[in-house]
Amino acid sequence: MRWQDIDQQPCSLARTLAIIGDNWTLLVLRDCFMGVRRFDDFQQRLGVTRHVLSDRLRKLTEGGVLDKVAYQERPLRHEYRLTAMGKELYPVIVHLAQWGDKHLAGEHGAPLIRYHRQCGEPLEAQLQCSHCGDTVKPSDIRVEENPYWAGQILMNN
Amino acid sequence: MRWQDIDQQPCSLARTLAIIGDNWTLLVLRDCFMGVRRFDDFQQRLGVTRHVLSDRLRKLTEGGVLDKVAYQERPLRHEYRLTAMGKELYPVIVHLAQWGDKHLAGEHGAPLIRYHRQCGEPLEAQLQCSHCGDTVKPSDIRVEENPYWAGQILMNN
DNA sequence: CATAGTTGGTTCCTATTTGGAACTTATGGT
DNA sequence: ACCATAAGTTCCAAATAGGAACCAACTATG
Repeated sequence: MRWQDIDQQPCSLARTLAIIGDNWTLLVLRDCFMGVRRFDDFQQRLGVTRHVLSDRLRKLTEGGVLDKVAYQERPLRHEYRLTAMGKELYPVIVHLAQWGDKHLAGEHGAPLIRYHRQCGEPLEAQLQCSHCGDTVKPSDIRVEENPYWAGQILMNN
Repeated sequence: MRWQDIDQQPCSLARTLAIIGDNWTLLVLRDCFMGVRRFDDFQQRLGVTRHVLSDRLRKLTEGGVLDKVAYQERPLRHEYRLTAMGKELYPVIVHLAQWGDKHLAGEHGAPLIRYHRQCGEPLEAQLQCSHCGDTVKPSDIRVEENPYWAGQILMNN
């Protein structure tokens, strides 16, 4: 199977990765959440080549994660902004960064510290069930298969 | 900059992606969380070519996410298991899958449904501050720079 | 007016990585 | 002897990435 056909899978994670799972894409999103909007700013901050950046921004735009909007005419110039759908990826970014902070930081510590405004403490994010409000551990999650794909997704140990 | 040098960045997210940000790696992790442990099972479920899988499993093992353990001798056979560090990536997987469920599911709905055992409802995960227990919205997070890298990470609008 | 700068790309070429299939190694089963 | 299993490795063609230069449509400066 080719990576470019991965969006044909029923798996939601595979479909998500078809949009944001390419090598530089999550770093592009990191910068989006830091307020970067323009092509040259992305390029300088990431150090990625211009045609790869161009391709990733196009895929993110086609995937509905970014919106390409003109910020001036004459000459026509565009910038890239997170859509509402794109902003919903923030928890992914937070957990990835937090994992790196915890396990991969060097001697000088993490480069960015995120604080929870309400309580003022450095944020340690965890999963919460929006329905009952309880904290969710991995073992608290039970996975069931949609009958339509019965036997195709889960392991049959 | 080459992708293989991305682990030299101070950014925790970049360092995390150096380990798990490659094209097939997050799908390998998905399967790890579904209980897959053996090379041929990964290969058949993912459809990835064998040498790419071999490379990704090696990187995950070197990165401390997976542990390669012998499950039999004569002939010597190994399997790959999530380390404690690897299991901490579960929130990332949950949020990615949830985003796909919400935005990318086809007419038959999401292939897997995750339930919160405690309340029995389909899980809608959100961020929670482990310190105060409150739900965290993106706008509740304030980012500060580690003085050591002052001016190098954040945008100076 | 000529020249340089800005922004958001595209084009070119080479080097690396991927996809697909076959092959290997060590062993057990019939 | 022959086939099967598990976990890879090797080979080659095709696709993708890295690096640098180039381009288009303006604006600013001298």
